[in-house]
Amino acid sequence: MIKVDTSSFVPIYEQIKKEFKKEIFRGDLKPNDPLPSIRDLATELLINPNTVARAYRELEMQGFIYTKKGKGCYVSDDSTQLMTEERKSILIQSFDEVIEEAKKYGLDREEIEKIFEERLNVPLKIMKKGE
Amino acid sequence: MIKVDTSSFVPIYEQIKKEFKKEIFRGDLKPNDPLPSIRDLATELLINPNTVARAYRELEMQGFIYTKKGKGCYVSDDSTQLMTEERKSILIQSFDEVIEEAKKYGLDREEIEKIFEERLNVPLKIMKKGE
DNA sequence: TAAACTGTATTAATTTAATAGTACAGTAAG
DNA sequence: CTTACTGTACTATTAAATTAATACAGTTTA
Repeated sequence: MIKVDTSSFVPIYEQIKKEFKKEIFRGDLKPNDPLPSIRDLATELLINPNTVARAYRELEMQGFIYTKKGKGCYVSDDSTQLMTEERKSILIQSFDEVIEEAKKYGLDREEIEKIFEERLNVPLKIMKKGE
Repeated sequence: MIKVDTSSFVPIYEQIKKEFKKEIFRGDLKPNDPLPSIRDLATELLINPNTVARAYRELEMQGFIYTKKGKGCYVSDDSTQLMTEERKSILIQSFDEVIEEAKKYGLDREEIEKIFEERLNVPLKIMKKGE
């Protein structure tokens, strides 16, 4: 289930794009699976349909989904391949950012490893299917 | 040297605040050290003085710096203590976010460790429970 | 005192994300 | 055909970050 954080600096449409890319990569969304309708998702997230429409429009421009006018939006056939290429760069960038941040705070490699292992061993929020 | 990313979704004044907090924690800025003048920093970063002024204003409200009108802004005496309290929560949050993101992409614990080591560019011996 | 710095304050304009409302066109089922 | 869905398009508006241009007050130095 898609979630957005309205208090984040990251625009909602960007959060929606990212959430669907994750679902596609995980396989929760497979090629030709339908996405929730723009109006349904907007209602569910308590946001404006225009915001969802923008996310879908940009996902289509990037090739992850395709649209059947009057029917809905669907995961494209080559979405998985696109994700394989994109995932690594996304994750690498995220990891690099946090490592860079830790270094800027004056931590050395060992301290960074220590805090990372510490956080990795903390059970995060358990996400169940369909949540 | 302070850097900002104008293409980031994070507001510039927030980036400036974070950069100075890092410098304070690292010790590059010590209590009673002067910060660059609002106009100087704005010129250097090619941004508006108002944006720098907002960052300084909020840093002062948080107690990290103090202001001498007509003279400049300076690192406060208890800034280091404030940072010690704040640093850990900031870093923990960053690490938790990237770990959660990786999990959402379907990576398990070992895969996350692998990519983290790779980015940290340091061989890391993985100790498993009971080993 | 005058000049050149400091931070502060204020008002206006711009940009972008997001909301709100409406209308239009394609699809499917009654 | 009618109804109820789909996505699309467009205009207007709000909110927030940012820019821009002043003006004011305190400090320092020549």
